[in-house]
Amino acid sequence: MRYSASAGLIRRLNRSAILDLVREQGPIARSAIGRQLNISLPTVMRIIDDLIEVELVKDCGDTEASGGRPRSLLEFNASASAVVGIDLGGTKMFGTVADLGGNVQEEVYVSWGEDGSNDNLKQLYHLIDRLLAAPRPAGQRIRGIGVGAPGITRYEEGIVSWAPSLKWRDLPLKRILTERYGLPVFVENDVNLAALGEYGFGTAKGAASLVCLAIGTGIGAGIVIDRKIYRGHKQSAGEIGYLPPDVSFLGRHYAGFGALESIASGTGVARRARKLLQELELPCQDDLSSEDVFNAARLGTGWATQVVAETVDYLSFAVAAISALIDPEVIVLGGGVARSADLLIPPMLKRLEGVVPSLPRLIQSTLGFRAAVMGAIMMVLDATTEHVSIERLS
Amino acid sequence: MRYSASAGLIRRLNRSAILDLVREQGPIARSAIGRQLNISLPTVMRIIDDLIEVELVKDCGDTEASGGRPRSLLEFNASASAVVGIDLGGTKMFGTVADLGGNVQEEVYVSWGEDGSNDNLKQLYHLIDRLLAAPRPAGQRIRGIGVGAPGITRYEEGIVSWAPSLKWRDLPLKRILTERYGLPVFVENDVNLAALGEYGFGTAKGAASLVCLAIGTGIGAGIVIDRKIYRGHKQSAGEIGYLPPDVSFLGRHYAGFGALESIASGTGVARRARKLLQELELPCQDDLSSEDVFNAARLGTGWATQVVAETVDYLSFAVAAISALIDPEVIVLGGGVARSADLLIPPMLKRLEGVVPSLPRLIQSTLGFRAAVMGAIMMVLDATTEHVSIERLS
DNA sequence: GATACTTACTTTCTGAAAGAAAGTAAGTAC
DNA sequence: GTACTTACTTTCTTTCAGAAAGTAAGTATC
Repeated sequence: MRYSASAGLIRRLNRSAILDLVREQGPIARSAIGRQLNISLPTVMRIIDDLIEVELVKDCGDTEASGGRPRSLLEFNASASAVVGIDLGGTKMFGTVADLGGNVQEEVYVSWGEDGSNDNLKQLYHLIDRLLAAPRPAGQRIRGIGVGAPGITRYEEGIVSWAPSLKWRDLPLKRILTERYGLPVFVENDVNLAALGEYGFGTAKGAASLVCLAIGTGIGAGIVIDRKIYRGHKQSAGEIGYLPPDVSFLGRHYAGFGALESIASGTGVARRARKLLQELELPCQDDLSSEDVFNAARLGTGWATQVVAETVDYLSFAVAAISALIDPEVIVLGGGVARSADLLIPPMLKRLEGVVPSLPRLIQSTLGFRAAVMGAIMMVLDATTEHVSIERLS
Repeated sequence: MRYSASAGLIRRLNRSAILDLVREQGPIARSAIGRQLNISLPTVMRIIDDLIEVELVKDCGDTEASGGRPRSLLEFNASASAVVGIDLGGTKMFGTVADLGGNVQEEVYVSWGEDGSNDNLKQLYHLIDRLLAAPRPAGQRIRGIGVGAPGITRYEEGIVSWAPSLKWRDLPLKRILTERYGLPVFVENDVNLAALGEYGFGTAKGAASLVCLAIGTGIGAGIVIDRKIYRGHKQSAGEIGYLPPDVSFLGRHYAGFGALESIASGTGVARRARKLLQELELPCQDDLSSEDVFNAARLGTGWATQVVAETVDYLSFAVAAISALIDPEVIVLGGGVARSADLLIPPMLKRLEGVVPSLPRLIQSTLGFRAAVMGAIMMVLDATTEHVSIERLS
């Protein structure tokens, strides 16, 4: 898209840059902001006044001696407003109310159908109602609702195009929730949202580029480049679950579930384990989970070790593909399976050494199942502050 | 990187947008520019005056009746300046002088060592000298030199970090050539440059996102997103030659030549063909090339058909990886092997159907071996006009 | 062929923002 | 207590974009 610009843009540009700086490096003095961003002090002043007015920044009272007049320090006013973050999963819904600093104030976890209903939307209303009913610090307002949905979403329009597990197709979720709650609503793919959460609040906070490899029921990757979610031309960038693990997987149709994820996701790990147990004629529970497999491997159980070794191979393969094609600064392992990252990352690094020209930092998510709701905070913050940045000065 | 902005930026932003529009859609009237870009007419006027002054745009004299005062039409002044484009390959050097519209005025093709020298830099000087000595239309000036190098480059610094085939390591090519020729010089990876060429002058001109899969001596992918080369964190995005074709390729070291490219590049195709011929105990020339293999396959020769079918598999695999991870609008097949795209694309599409959630348009390069020098034009144009765009209005 | 209408520029003036420069505040060093 | 240093503040200028009104140069209609 080609955009033109007029005076207002430049203000938004500087406002965005200053807000980011205060958020990431605060407490910080006006003079330091000007120096770091190369913005004149009068401009910093005007923008800070504005940001204080809208309660995004506050004077934290402290000062810092510097041989002259002490600097008065400013910090991000995280607690002045909150975001409702919703992570819709295949089997459950998870929602939080958290302030802009990522401090969770209320947290609700519900399995689909727990209330006996099978109307997904109604259950979602109920979840949001509960979250909004929770007590909040005096004067704190809700900035908006951010929803992560498992499937293909269109951010601009706020539509869930296709979410098989919820049986939603072309659902205008943004419009529906905005009408019901009178709050700004933003809808994004769950894995993209998790990646944004990792960018904003995870160990890889502020990475120039980051891929969040989420391994749970399926496998997906969320891509954040230059602080922005990269969605691809048809909203399907990062659909690494569909990567064929080798050429023999070509020439077939994968509907709803991709080639790689049928093997290396949590579901895939469990399935492979059950199959191996049968082959070995060992007893096997019907509801054996990937977690069980990793636990067994931790105890050194032979069959489990073998399944984990294969999983390491397939995940290494995924990481190699991400590195070779996207070359991000960091790859974060998230999703349920990442809880066993201690069993995965060291052998993966070994398998990957020398395979790709540059291997990114590979780390385990510290946000865990909260990654997406943390991403919701970033999303709502950026959208409601009209975050802008410049693309290039080549 | 975080940039701040002041008044001048806004002018550059609008100037870039207007120049792009005139270049892509010209001849076009001032009023139409204003309408399309949402810029007021006075501003369009001022910027157009400026662009005419620096000879980037010209009044093409024509007018168009519209029921009122006829519009006077403007077009990109392609012939007013030229770019020296250099494509350094593993076995040869290719250079052109072309105007900003991509019209080639002089073209030189040299194999390394043709002059008996083995000083690569000296041979490059010689090539550029020859290009600069070629006659040019009166009044046409050279805007700059754009060089594509086979290896890892750092655009900002203009350094070739590592180009094994040229034995260059950390060569400050930009500085060297600027000093020698007194012209602006820009250095980029050859495949990235080819992708930019496809973006600017190929069939996929102006695509929102484009990956150029170059299959020659090796395999590499150049990525252009929103008109900009995507380089990755360590300049190794698109190094798809290192993608392991399956998990059995993990755990080994690939120095200088990746796993996939050892099989599916031009070199790889020839090697596989020779091996198969030996196995079949058929006669085999030592210098059998991939081109020979494709020609044999065209005649229906059994062994060649088999080698091509395998190649289709591996390239489909590469395309699947690109689609699943990057989801570009278009994938362009380039490099020497793409001359045989007619044998490759239809079966690849068949192999890929249903494998990835969204398959991009897959086309053959029409620029062929000129893609990189065309990219040099775009690179020099963008750099010397200080092209800027806005990243996001989320 | 004169009048009305339409569209495309042009000119003039206003307003938004950033920045330079000079002024003021509030400390430390001696 | 004086000099110096650093951090804001105020005032004024410059750079741009855009609104509005004016002019140019056609077509449509009678």
